[in-house]
Amino acid sequence: MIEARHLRVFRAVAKTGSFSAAARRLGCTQPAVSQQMRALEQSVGTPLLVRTGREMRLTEAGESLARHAVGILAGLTAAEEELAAIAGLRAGRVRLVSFPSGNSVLVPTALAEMRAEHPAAQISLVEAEPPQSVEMLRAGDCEIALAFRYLDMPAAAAESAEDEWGDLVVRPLLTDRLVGLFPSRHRFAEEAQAGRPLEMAELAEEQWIAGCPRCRRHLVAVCEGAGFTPRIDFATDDYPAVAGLVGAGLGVAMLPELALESVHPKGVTFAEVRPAVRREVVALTLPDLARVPAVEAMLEQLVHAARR
Amino acid sequence: MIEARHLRVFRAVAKTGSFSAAARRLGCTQPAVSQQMRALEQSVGTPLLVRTGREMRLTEAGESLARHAVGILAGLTAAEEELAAIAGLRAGRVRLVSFPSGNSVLVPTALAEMRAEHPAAQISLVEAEPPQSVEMLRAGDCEIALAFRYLDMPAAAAESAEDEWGDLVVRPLLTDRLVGLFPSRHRFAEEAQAGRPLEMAELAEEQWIAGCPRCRRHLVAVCEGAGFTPRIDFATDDYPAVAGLVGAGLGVAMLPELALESVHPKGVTFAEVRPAVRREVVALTLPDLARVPAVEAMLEQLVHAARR
DNA sequence: TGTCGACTATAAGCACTCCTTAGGGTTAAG
DNA sequence: CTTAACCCTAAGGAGTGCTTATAGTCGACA
Repeated sequence: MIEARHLRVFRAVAKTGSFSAAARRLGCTQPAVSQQMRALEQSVGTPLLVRTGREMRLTEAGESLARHAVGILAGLTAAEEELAAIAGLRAGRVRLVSFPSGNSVLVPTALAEMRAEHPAAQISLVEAEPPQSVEMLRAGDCEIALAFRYLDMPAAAAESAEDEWGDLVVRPLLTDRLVGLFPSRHRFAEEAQAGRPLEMAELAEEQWIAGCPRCRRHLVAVCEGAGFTPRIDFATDDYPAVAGLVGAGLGVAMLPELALESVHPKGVTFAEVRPAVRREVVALTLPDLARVPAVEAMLEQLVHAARR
Repeated sequence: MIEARHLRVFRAVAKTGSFSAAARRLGCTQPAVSQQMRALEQSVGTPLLVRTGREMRLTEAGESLARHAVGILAGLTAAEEELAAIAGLRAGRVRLVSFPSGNSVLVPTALAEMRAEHPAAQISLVEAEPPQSVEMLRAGDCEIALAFRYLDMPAAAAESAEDEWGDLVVRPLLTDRLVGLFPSRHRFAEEAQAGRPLEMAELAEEQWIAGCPRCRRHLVAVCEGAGFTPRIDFATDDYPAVAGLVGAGLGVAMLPELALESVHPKGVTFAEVRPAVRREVVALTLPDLARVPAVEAMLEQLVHAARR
C-alpha cells in the first residue's frame, strides 16, 4: 500500500535529486527521508532510485511512480483545499427550512448578515411547518430546521414535552407571545384598545379562525384549558389570510407576534389575552452538523438576528 | 495532511454506510474504523459524516471528499499496478550495452531466452566498447553493460586491476582464450594445424593486425611481456575485418574465441599461443539496479546463455 | 413493554511506525 | 591533505494504530 506521505517524500527527492535537500524542503532530517524511501521501495517491491555517489537518478519504476505521483498529489491537495474552503467558510452550503411566520423578518435578516460575513456560503431556504421540517432534518434534506413549541401549556398536553426534539441540537432563538385578533367592530375591541387584557374564558362563544394544523391543535388545547371548546370556522396556514378574515369580521384569532410583524391588516385590533400563551422559536440541527462551520455560522446569525 | 489510509477507510464507510460493514470489508475491527474516521475529520477540520442512529450520511464536505477520493484512489491503484507489473516482470525495460564480439552469440541467445520467459519486458541493445559502456552505465544511459578484462596479465599492467569496476556489481559470464590467427600460407600455419602451440616470442618479427584500442593496448602489453614490441600495421574494431585481413596475408592477429564463433574466414588458420592469454567477459550493473527485477532476470539469462 | 441484536463510542494495552540524535564511510572540492 | 557535503546505520523515545473489552443507543420483534 502506497501512502501519501511516501509520495510526498518521493516527490521531494525526485525534484531535488538529493535526500538532504529533500529533508530540508520537507522540514525534517535526512535519515527520516532515507527511511521513508526505503519503506516505499520495500512496499512497491522494486528499487526506485539509483544511488550513484554524486547524483540520485530514478529507475524505470521510479519514473513511473513520479508520473503517477503528480496526479495523485494534485488530487490530494485539491481535496485538501476544497475541504479547507468549506471549513474556513470560503465555501459551504446550508439548507435552511423555516416555517412561514419565521420567514417574514427573522430569516431574512439572518440571511442578510450571513451573506455579508461569508459571501461565499450558499444558503438555500425551503418553507415547511415544524413536524415536517424536523422530518426533513432527520432525513438529511436540510442542515437547519426552524421550529417552535408552545410554552405555558396545560400539563395534559404531552405533545410539546421535553423530548419532542429528541437528540437534536436545540438553539433557542426567541419567545414571542400570542396575541388576540378582533374585528375592530367587535364588542371587546374598545376595551382592548384601552389596554385591558382579555380572559380566555370570555371568548367561549366566539367564532375562531385557526392557523396551521399544529396551531389549531394548540388553540383547542388552550381553550379547553380555559373551560370551553372553540368553534373553529376557518383554518389556513396563511397568516395574512387569517388577519384578513378577522378584519372582515368573520371571527377572532390568536397569532404569534412574530407573524404579525410584517402584517398590518385593516379593521383588526390586537389584544393581550390571559392566561398568557407564549411560543418558543428554536433552530434545530443534528449534533454532527452543529460542528460544520457553515452551519455553525448560520446558527450564530440566527440567534443574533433574533435579538433584533 | 490527508493520508491514503484515511481515504481507503473513508471510501469503505461512504460505500457501505456503516462503520461495522466498512470494518468487515477492510478486514479490521470497528473501533479501528471509528478512530481513523475521527482522525480524518480532525485533520480536515470539519465533520464528514452525520451519524443519525439508523443510517450514516455524508455532509457536504464528505460528499466533496468522496468525489476527490475516487480519482485519488484510482491513481494510487494505477500506480501500484504499474509498479507491480514492473516488479513482476510483466513490464519493465532493460537497456543493454554490449561490445561487438559479445553481440554475435552470447547476447542474441540471452535475448531470445529473455523474450521467451518474459515477453512483456522491453530490451534494448546498444553497441559500445568497454570504457565507454561503463561510462554509459554510470551516466544512467543503460542498466547493464557487458565488458571484459584480460586475465594472466603481467603484473605491470595496472589497467585491469581489481578496482577497475570500482563499486559496480560484476557478474562473470565466461572466460575465453585468445587464439592466434595466421594466413594459411604462413610458415607457422602447418605446425598450428598439427596442434603445436606457438610461443609468443616466436612472433616478434610478424606484422600485426589489432582490434579495438583496448585490445591493441593489451596486445602490446602481452608482446612486451614476451620481450618484443609488436609491429602493428592495421587496427580495426571490426572482427570479421581483422580475420579478412589475416586471410589476405597482411599479417597475424590474436582474437578472442568468442569473436570467432560466427566468423569463418577463408585462408585463416587458428593456433593456440603460449603463454595462454584469457579474457573474462562480465556483465556490469549498479548495485541498486541489480535489484530491479527486469535487470535481475536479464543478468540471469546472460549467465545462463554463457554456459552455452 | 421488554428483550434481543446490531451499531457506535470509549478505554486500556500492546506492537509498530516514525523521527530524532549520534557516528561512520565515501566523494568532490579547496 | 583537509574540508564539506552526502549517504548509511544504529539506538532511543514519542506517537500512531490496532486490538480486546465495555458501555450506551437505537430499532425490531414478540
